[in-house]
Amino acid sequence: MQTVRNTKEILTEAGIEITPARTHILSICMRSSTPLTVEDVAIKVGTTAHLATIYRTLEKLVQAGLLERIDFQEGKFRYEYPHHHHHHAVCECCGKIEDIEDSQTEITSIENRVTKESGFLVTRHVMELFGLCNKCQQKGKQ
Amino acid sequence: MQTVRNTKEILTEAGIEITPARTHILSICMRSSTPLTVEDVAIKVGTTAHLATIYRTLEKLVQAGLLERIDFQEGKFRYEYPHHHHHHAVCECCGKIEDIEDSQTEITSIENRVTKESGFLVTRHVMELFGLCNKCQQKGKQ
DNA sequence: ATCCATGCAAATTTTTTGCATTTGT
DNA sequence: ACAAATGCAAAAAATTTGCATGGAT
Repeated sequence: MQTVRNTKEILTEAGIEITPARTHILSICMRSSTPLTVEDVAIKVGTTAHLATIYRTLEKLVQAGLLERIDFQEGKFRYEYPHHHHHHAVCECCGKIEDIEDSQTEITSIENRVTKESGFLVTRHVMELFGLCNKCQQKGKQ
Repeated sequence: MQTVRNTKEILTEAGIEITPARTHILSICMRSSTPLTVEDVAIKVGTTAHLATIYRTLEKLVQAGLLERIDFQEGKFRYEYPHHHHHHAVCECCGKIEDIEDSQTEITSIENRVTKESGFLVTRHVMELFGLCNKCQQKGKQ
């Protein structure tokens, strides 16, 4: 599949070694429509790679800027390939995760204000929305 | 001190039992200017309360709406008494945490857009900024 | 008196690390 | 060949849980 070919190019461009574990794990993350936990990845990887390797590989890919480590306040991390920068809306009822387009206008406005006020230089931000998805709101009304 | 008196009223208003551990831990969080880790709290609590009790108490206080559990991607949680809703700017160099006033305008604008587009009802949000504080930027220039 | 909170110990979950071996370039 | 990645096992760190006891209303 095309993803696999791409992963090697991507790893090369990022300047890190190409290994089966890396192409495999990167590919898994690239094809997932939701951010994955380490356990999610481990299940998809199967016996191909050891759990410790999965941790080290994910960490390496984050350092290389190929994955983002995000947190939904679950007590563990999730990893996501940033096809494009965006945010998430997490349903606190069913756990569904919806992608939210990044609000350049609003966030940039906030970042600029922070820099102006305290001199803090913002290099990245995290924004997660929590609430109820459409379906769960309907359920509640019954 | 006044905080102690207040904590009892606050616990009563929240409808949960008043206990030494709760007043103590709530008081600690109320007086801290930065969000505390469980370990931070444990150190301040000393031998007064068991570690398991601290976990249970913090969880209880969050459920009661008296504390907020926040996450700076450190692999553990921090707890904060929300004197008022605000955000944080975390320096990735020295770890300093600055408070950022909540940007009602911008965030509300984002939340409204999300609700309009996908019907997701936002009940709360998390936004953390990461980057370099003023001091660390100076260091870098040397 | 009754229900809830706490202490204690133990277990679970998540993540990290040392070291020998294998693999990529 | 040499540096870096992996497997394995073991440990560390963070959090949770069962159960008996103590405390709050």
